[in-house]
Parts: sequence; structure tokens; C-alpha cells
Amino acid sequence: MGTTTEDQRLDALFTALGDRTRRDIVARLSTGEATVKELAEPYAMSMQAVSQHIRVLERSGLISQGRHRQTRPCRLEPAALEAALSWIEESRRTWSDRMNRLETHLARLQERENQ
Amino acid sequence: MGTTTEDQRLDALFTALGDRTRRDIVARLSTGEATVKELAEPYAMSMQAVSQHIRVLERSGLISQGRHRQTRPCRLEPAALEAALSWIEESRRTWSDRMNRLETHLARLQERENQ
DNA sequence: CACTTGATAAAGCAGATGCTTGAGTACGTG
DNA sequence: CACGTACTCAAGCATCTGCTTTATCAAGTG
Repeated sequence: MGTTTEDQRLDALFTALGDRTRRDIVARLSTGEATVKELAEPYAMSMQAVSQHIRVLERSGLISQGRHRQTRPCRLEPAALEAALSWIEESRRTWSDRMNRLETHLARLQERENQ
Repeated sequence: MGTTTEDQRLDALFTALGDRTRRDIVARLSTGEATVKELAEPYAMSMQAVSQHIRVLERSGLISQGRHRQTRPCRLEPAALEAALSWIEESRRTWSDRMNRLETHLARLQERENQ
């Protein structure tokens, strides 16, 4: 558990998702592949800026880029999303386990009081 | 859907999770409350630095701080975790829906070919 | 070939981030 | 009251980010 490499992986993942533009891009790619130009179209910023966001997303493992003619189509890598999901779910599970223990503990205390 | 405020909320959430120390703190708090001093103990950095991480987590809604004597106990706010989870699950759902459609489409094409 | 299109590379810059140290505050204890 | 403890506030600083612009490259098109 908790190796440094895994930490770096999660750093890159969550940092990548911590930007509105990049979340937009991920959401867009969840509906299918798209080229850099297509991804850049909705934004006021330059295509270079979007290209840099794509680099961040690629380094995080969230997307990958292929080659087709003069374009570089981007596609979502859902495995990376799963990694982020898993981390959150682990924390949630730990928290709710503890809540359940507290609950049963309190229930027992109350039972004794009512006897 | 997709209001600016919700975007800012998600920015804060994912950015907060994009740091190893802050994820550590969240994981630690999923097992129960802790004071700033207790949270700072495992790290080489100053308590002030940890206090600043806590501020970031608080602004993101992931944790909240109370007061008890001279300490400020921190507790996890699981609702914020759920918000992050939901965003990821939405993207995943969109992606897998599309995959299912592609699958059935390909199956149909193959059926016709085999006739 | 010259020219356009889709994209990356590189440099520069304003602003954010993660830490530090030093000072201040609030509560509790001798 | 003086002192210790648990913290926050504030300023400073190195580094990182998110963008820009200019330059370059690779793949089609006239």
C-alpha cells in the first residue's frame, strides 16, 4: 500500500482533474475521440494552451494520443479514472465502517440503559 | 448542470486532493477526528505548513474544524468526497454507455455479415 | 514545388502554491 | 500573574502553473 510512485500517480491524477478546462476535456472525451483542434474550439484560449492541458492529462494517464494523418486524436483512458475513484472509495469505506461501529456501540449502551 | 459555482467547487475539491500530504490527512481523518498537532506529528514540515493544508481542505469542504479547549479538532466531511466521486462516475457512465452502443452496433453488423 | 493545416517546442511572464520564520492570540495551569 | 500549549496570521521566497507569442515541424493540397 501507499508507495511513493502510487502517490505521484494520484498527485498527477487529482491535479489534472483540478482544472475546469481539463475536466471539460475529459467529459468531452468520454463521449468519444477528438482531435486537439476540436477540443480547443469551445475555448477562448489558444490551441497551444489546450495542447498543454492535453499534455498534463496524458502524463496523468487520463488520456492517450494517437496519430492519424496530420491529427493527433485523443481518447479517454478509463483505467486512470478508476484509480481516482478507488482512492476516494477507500476513504469513504473507512469512514462509514467507523460510523457503523460507533452506531452499534451507541445502540448497545442505550440497550443497557433501558434495561 | 455545469454551473460556474459547481466548477469552482470541483476545482477546489480535486486540487485539494492533488497533494499527497492533504490526501494523507483526509485518509487519517476517515478513521476519526484529530487535532492540528496530531495531524502535523508524522511530517517533517512545521505545524504552520500543516495548518495551511488544513485551510485548503476546509475551503474545499472536505473537512471542517471545531473548537475544544485550546485545540481545533478536524473532522472529515464525507459529502464533499461524494461530490468528487459523482463527477468521476458521471464521466465513467457516459464512456461505458458509448462502449455498449458500439458493441451492440458491431454485433449487429457481424450478424448481417454472417447471414 | 510553395502553401495550408494540425500540431508541438520553447521562451517569457503574471499569478498561484508550498513552504519557511517570526509574531500574535486564546486557552489552561502553576 | 507568568508561563506553556495549541494554534493562527503575516511576510518572504523558491518553485510551479496557465497562459501568451514566436518558431518549428510533419502531413496533405494546389
